[in-house]
Amino acid sequence: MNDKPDPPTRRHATLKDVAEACGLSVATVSRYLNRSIKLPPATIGRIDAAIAALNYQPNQHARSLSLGRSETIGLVVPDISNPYFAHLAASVEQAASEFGLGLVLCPTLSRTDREIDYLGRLARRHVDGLLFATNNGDDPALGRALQGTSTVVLVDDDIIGARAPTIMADSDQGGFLAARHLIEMGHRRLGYVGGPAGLSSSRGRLGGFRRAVAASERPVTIAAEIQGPYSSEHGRLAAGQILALDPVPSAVFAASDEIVLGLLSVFKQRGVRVGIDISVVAFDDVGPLQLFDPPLTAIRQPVERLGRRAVEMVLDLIKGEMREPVSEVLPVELIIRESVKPPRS
Amino acid sequence: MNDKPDPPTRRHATLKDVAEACGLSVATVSRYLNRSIKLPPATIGRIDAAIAALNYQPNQHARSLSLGRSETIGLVVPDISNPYFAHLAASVEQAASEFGLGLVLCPTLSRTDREIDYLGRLARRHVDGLLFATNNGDDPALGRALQGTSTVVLVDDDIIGARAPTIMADSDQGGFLAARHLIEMGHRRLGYVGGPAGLSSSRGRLGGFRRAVAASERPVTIAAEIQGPYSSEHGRLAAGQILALDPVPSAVFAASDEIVLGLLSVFKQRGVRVGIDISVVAFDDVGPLQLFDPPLTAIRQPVERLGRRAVEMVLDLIKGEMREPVSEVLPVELIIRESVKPPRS
DNA sequence: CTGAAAGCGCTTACAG
DNA sequence: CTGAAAGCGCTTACAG
Repeated sequence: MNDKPDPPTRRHATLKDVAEACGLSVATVSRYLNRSIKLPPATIGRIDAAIAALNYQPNQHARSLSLGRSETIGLVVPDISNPYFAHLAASVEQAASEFGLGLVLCPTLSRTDREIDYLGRLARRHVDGLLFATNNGDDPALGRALQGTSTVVLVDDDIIGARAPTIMADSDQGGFLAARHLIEMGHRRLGYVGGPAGLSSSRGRLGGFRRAVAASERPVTIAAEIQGPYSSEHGRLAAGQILALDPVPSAVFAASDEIVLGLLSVFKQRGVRVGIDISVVAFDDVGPLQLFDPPLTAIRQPVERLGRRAVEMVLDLIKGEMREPVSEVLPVELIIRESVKPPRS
Repeated sequence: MNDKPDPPTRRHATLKDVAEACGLSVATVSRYLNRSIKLPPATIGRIDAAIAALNYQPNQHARSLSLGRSETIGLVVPDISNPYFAHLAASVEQAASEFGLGLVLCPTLSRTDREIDYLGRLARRHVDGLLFATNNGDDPALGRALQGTSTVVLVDDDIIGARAPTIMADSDQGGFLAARHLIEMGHRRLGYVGGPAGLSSSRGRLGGFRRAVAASERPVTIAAEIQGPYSSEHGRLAAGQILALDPVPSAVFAASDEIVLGLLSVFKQRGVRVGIDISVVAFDDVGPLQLFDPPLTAIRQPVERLGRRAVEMVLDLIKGEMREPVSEVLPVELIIRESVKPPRS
């Protein structure tokens, strides 16, 4: 009888332990685990028993080192506490886990240096691919850093100078639907509060907005086009400018949830009643906009589909199945609630 | 002259390449990179130049395998698209990156099997430690799975049967402050809509709530104690039950942001005016509660501090500096806005 | 101070 | 079909 206890310091069973326990070589066990081999049922039973008995867990680092890949992707986002990116992260995670991919989150605080750092992480093979959402798409340094990469897909916005596949919502159509809705409801003097002038998502929303105004049979004017960061602070500032206009526009479009939050907080504090004194259309529609005062009409981004499709695209890239970078655009939707009413007077 | 081009297939420079390029051994370069050596300035210059020229990036998998640790921690959460956990993730990420730790996100959809899976990831040394937030703390299987682990800190809620350090908000105090505020505002008939009966966070909130009621000099009754998941769906169901009461309580406390969202949507659709027909206090205060109709009075959780402290604790654990599992409680705060008014009549 | 060498735990081409 | 062995790219105790 062999009563020698296992050395108590051994923390984790290795493949070697499993192989010894069932009288096989590590090669065979490894092949079995990677399904690249057929074994008699009896052997399978022995291996499974040994794995269970030793509570064997493969060491991912060893595996990744040997394989040269990690079966993990990264999601680069400006700020995970922003509901839009939080929802994007949730949908990406869901899709990634269905494909057996791990996900690591890479929040950048919108700092280009951190964004470039994460590209380095890709180079270091920490991850096999990157889903890249940024608000710095107009920074040439970022575009340059993207040049050398091959498994990056751009999500939600473009980066100038980057030749990478992209997946985004139809910003142009979103801007168009927003303006058309406002015009149909009788508004003739509109305010536009958008994102950064250099961003393609922002340009798209403004372009669509103008397009609907130009297409209107009635004379419609855009009383203000205020661009800035996709932030509530920018929304607050813009609200002040909008309210200082004479006359004040009867309706405003805010190009993101964050912006509309800022807008609303100033309106509220100044006693400007949404839907009565001023109509509002928002963009994104990931927050609880239906619970606001009044429930907010908004252009909804297809966040779920965006995340899933991004994962599929990066997988194609990793597998080398995408020859030329493709660019996909997903439709948006106008959700009518109660923040747009015909103008007074 | 040596004009031989580099083999074009070589994808990444390794430590060996760097060492060769500057006429040193890999050992020396490695030591330099890990700051465990002092080198003459000239040598440092040579190494740095070679690293830059070759664009050398250390391979993390090799490093982790060799070191036996990954300098990465995991954050296990039920749902990253829930603003509470999204904010928690943001604060954890911030703190982790300050300590030079990577963060991987582990969303569980509240499924115990996935939670246990992530514990396995820890065992596989994929991460050095885990920050664990769960709504399944009453599941004995989870408690059992936690037994074998040594570098897990429980965040935001307890797990029965687990002997792990914990960091949470003061739920009891939160429930107490909520009820006391309601009582001070003149309410005598209260509704309580809480989380799962088995969870310590939930029990704490209810306990504090009852304690304030018991401490009241005036007779106060809790007309309903409705427990269920921390979800908006549960909030919607509970709203129906609350409104079916006769008489309807003049005020209700909702033990999470999600629950209050559900409550509000039913109130809105039934024409029950918050602050007029019924007063409301929420819990968490991470969403844009100040923009709701009316702005919501709430107990605010110290999410930032929670995240940071959790990271510090797991680091202590990893470094072996925590002998006995400690348990910390962070204070909450009552944020008075406009959803609590004296009862009518 | 510096380097040659072993070792971390896998995978897989190569040989029997 | 199966195994011995090389290799992935690091770190570090050990020797000079």
